[in-house]
Amino acid sequence: MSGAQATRKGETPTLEDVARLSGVSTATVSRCLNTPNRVSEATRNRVMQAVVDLDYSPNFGARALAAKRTNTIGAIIPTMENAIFARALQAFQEELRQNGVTMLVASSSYKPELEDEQIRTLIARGADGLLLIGHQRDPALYEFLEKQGAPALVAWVHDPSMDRLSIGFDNHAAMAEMTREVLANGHRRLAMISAETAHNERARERIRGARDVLEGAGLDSGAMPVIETGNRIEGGAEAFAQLMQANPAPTAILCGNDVLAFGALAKAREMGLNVPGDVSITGFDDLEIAQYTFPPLTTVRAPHQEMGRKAAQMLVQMVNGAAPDQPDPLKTEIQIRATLAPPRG
Amino acid sequence: MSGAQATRKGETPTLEDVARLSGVSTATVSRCLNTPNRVSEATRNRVMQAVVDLDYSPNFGARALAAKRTNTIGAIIPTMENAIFARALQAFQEELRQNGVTMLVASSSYKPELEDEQIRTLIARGADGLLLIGHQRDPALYEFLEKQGAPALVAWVHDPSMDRLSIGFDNHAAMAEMTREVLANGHRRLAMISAETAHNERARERIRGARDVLEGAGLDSGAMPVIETGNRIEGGAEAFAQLMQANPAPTAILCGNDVLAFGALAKAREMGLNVPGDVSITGFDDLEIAQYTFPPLTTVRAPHQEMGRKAAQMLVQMVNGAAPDQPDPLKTEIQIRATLAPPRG
DNA sequence: TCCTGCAATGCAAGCGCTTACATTGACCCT
DNA sequence: AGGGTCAATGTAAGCGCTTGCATTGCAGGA
Repeated sequence: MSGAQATRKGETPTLEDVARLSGVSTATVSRCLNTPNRVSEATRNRVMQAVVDLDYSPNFGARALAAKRTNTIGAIIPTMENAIFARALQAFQEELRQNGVTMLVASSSYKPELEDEQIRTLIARGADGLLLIGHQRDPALYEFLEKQGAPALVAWVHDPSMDRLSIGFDNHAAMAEMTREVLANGHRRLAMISAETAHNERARERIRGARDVLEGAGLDSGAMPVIETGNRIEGGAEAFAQLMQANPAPTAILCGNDVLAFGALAKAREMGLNVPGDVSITGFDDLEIAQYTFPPLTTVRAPHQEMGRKAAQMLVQMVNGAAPDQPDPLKTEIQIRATLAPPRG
Repeated sequence: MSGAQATRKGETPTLEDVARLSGVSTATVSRCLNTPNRVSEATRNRVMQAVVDLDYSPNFGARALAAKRTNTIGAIIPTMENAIFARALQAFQEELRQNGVTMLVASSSYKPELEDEQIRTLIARGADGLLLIGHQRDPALYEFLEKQGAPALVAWVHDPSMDRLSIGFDNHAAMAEMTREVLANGHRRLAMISAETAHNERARERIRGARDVLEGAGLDSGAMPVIETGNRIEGGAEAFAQLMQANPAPTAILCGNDVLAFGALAKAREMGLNVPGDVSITGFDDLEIAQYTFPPLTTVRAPHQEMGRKAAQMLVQMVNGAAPDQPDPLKTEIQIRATLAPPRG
């Protein structure tokens, strides 16, 4: 407080330096930065010039401490490694950015304990709110978030029976629709490759969607084998090989997502099986790649980007104290391409 | 400061609450949390119990303000949408986490202005250090970072001629090696599909690597057509179609990355061209998918995960004031699979 | 016994910002 | 001219934590 010089050399400038250089109080500088319209234009210009001259950038910690918010929102996704979440995350990030908020990301590798830790870490790091995938987690976590006053939004699901806010689509209905399509093609021996269901309600819902349709059609849903595997191409490939060993082999394989379907497709080719001639394969997600496989993949289009964008908008409202309405479920749509056709004979 | 109660209801507990409950000063509580071995065991236990009882979690802003560091590191990547960066990012995040630091992510969509903004934003958000992709950017940004005292590490490149610290591989050498391999197969009419080079030295280096080898072999490198396109499967597909219109058509297409190669492969099939019979195709990156294309893609394996992990380690050292040595370039390795074979005839 | 050294702890000064409240003064009415 | 209004600005009190320095008390040495 002693020096009269504009800026102490070698240290990053503070609000006070800007104030001194532009001849106003720190309060005015702060207002220029946060509520510019509460400052006269002349003053504002002078201050902004000083900001530029000093290359001033506000201290985050001080700001967070004083304002009690960080303009930061966290997202915890199962993995960054495949495009399933990446696409939504990218949209989420872009939308947040437009609203002046920064994204903190962590991935849980589908492990609940890790997710637990990540949630606490992100909150401790000052996230104003959190984006989570799926409802299912220890209730203590929700209590923790509530206690911290950090709003959380759940994505990737739409389940009207939960009262927690969520943005997503109806996994059950989407897979049911695809299953109906498969049955309409005349298939009766189905099998399914699913992501691991242990902590993953989306995967479970998709399986349930398929089963419900089979039963509705008078088929024995218990007769549909389901193999669970990690969300990797290789997992899909191995599961496919295993499923096709059955005798009689299934004529159609429903995959819980495109990554798995891609593996199945590759394996079919390797096994010399023609798709869809010998066996039909369907996916879920409609990643960019789905149109470029051979043959192009029949799949369910999931509105990832819309979901990411909408999630950002809702979360921004939520951290601002608003309570958005529970949105309508996002629409999924079957993309008919070439891996689904009536069974031979 | 007036209340004598242990905690004011409904508000998140502070260090002071913990201190009061455990009968010590705030300084001691702080030490328990940050330098536990400077506190006697009895005291520490008592304090820790209070922390648990109150479910205390330190205020991030206050901590950052007082300690002048956030234990947060930012990463700015061109895009999250494809697996190229996702894989490295995932490894980066995991390694950071092990070191108790959190990751802030932003993506620039390959746009320098956006990247500029993101860099400033992340720094303003308190990132202690930054991971950047490639050296090329406005020098003013480097000055800015220096002034802010925020170390930056550049990844995805290894260029001994730059003195800035970087962790990566030699893009030029890697593509040169692949090109040699292609020539060794007997190809003489090559073409290339590249990512956009405007702000992307990696892409330029890869092109240069190919050209240098052609010239070294006495071929006219100017005769190798190069099409630049966005990093999307579709871009690769379109570029391929265009390249194959030449007469005579190239017998081998080098792709700047696997995403592009995947598009080329799909297009070849669509055009009824046999790979590698009619035309050879090579990729770069060795994404998981490369082994599952048909035929499996011959590509350059880039050590993404190792790079991400190493980057995290170096950056942690850097924000701790250490100056790690410029590491050796990471090794790339050609993965010979099935899309490269001698040309017909 | 007195002194020294050291481990354990407390005291209190910030860290850089936001914001409630106070102050100033220009402008417009009556 | 006096008074009221309101926009613009200043004053200063924190926000919750870390940390340099001061204090305390006990063990061990002379």
